[in-house]
Amino acid sequence: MTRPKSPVRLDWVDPAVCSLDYRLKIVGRLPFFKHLPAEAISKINALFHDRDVHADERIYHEGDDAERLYLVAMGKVKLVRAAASGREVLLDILRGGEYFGALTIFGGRTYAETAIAQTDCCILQISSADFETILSEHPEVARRALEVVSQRLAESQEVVKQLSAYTTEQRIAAALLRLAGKLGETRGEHVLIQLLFSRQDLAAMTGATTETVSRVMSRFAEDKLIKSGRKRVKITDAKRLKKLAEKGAVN
Amino acid sequence: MTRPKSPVRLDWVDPAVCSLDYRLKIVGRLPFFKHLPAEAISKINALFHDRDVHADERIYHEGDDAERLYLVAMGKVKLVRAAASGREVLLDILRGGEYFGALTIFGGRTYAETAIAQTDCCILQISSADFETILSEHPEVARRALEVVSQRLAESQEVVKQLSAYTTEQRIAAALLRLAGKLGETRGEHVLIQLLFSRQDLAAMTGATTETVSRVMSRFAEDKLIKSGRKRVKITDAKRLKKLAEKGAVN
DNA sequence: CGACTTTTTGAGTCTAGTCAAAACATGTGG
DNA sequence: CCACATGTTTTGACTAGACTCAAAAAGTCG
Repeated sequence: MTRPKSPVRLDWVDPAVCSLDYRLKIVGRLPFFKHLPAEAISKINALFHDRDVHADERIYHEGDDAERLYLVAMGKVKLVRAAASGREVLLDILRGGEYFGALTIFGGRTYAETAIAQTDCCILQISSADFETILSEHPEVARRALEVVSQRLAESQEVVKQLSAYTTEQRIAAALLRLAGKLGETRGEHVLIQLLFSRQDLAAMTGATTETVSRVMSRFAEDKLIKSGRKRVKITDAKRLKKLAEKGAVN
Repeated sequence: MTRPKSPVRLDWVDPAVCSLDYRLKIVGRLPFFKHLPAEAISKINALFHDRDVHADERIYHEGDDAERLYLVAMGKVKLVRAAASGREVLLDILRGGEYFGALTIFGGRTYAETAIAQTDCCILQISSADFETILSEHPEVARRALEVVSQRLAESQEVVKQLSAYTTEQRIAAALLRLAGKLGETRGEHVLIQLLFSRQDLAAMTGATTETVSRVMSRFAEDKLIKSGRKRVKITDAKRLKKLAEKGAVN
């Protein structure tokens, strides 16, 4: 079994520090707001409250009244839905700058998913009412939000396609590539995924079991597509992995 | 085998007629615009072009340049994505009043899915540029759109959950209930789904094969949950079907 | 070093897929 | 109105991929 002797250093995990100055900077860089003048941003900034959450802490639970919109300032947040069977489905992993929570305010009145901190993180929260005020004062924000949500919808539909039409092996390969695209850090030829995530998490992303994920990943490692250890993965041959994800075979 | 002798009359299928007056009425009732004053609506109406499409005609193809936004005026439109394997995944079936096409303009520059007329229909189309004009002049429209897209995202995520965590039987039951909710017509105790759709379509919605769908539906019919014939389905016991969809068993 | 969690491996089972063919429905033109 | 051509649905036999349960192995941390 190919296993790296020296685990990749993981001290790059974002510290959950969120000073006031820093916050202003972060809000100003958010996709929703970055086009706005500095003055507007500082006014908007005042409407947000920051909050540190520890890894594994639950931010809100599906079914709770959807009263706030959240933005990830630092760290990673995962969105999950629980199935009746007890199985947990991992819908998305968000990094700094992404929103979650009550954009559904308008439509649904409760959260449709559960948000959990995947790492220690700092999040910004705002009441639905205050966010509506921002939308009224800065109509462009709604348009940016529209882009972001549309994008996310397209991604979700891609996952639907994957789950409907591809083998577990392909889905796992695709999930690794997706994570690498979003959270990957290039290291020479390789791409290290900057996130601590277990076989369990990957199983919840791909609709498979931990055992199957483990078996498939061992196979990937044998084929020199990835190197992996406890809670971390490095992609060593993205090209062939991609081919496998799409065509179902390495050749 | 329980099979209805007299197939349900299907002459209720919308005629693809779309007069000018009628169009104004339709545009004014669309979720995007219905809150606007009559004057604004008539101006907006002028920016749309109507187009009749026949059943099975392709409106646009995934990968084409995303240059237009569409609204369904009459009839039903289905959105599909093709997998590399040749398998086709049915993402959604849209009815009158729903949008499709380039809300993704901003993000992606090509359509992520293929749109096909499921029945004869009349659709309204507008260029991205013109729609942007509307957004600028009527900022509320962006907010309505935000609701609509968020809602659709939540639904897509629900499908992801289904595909990840439920059996084919449960997914088929859920798909039938979803269709009934959206396109169903109550007939006494029963709900008739007002749409011609094959086992094939249902398979493409649930990530199953036509054969499996057929077997499962035969079982449903035996258990007196549904009655079905060629391209049509009537739900005769929604309550038990729902229980089955959620818990995996009728009891 | 233990205690704990995560990952791996193994053996047996079952769900849903594949391939092939029959049954059925629907519409057409003779 | 019947016989045929076409598309849809059903059924059957077989297979394989992924799940389950159980237990061992490997990391991690105090």
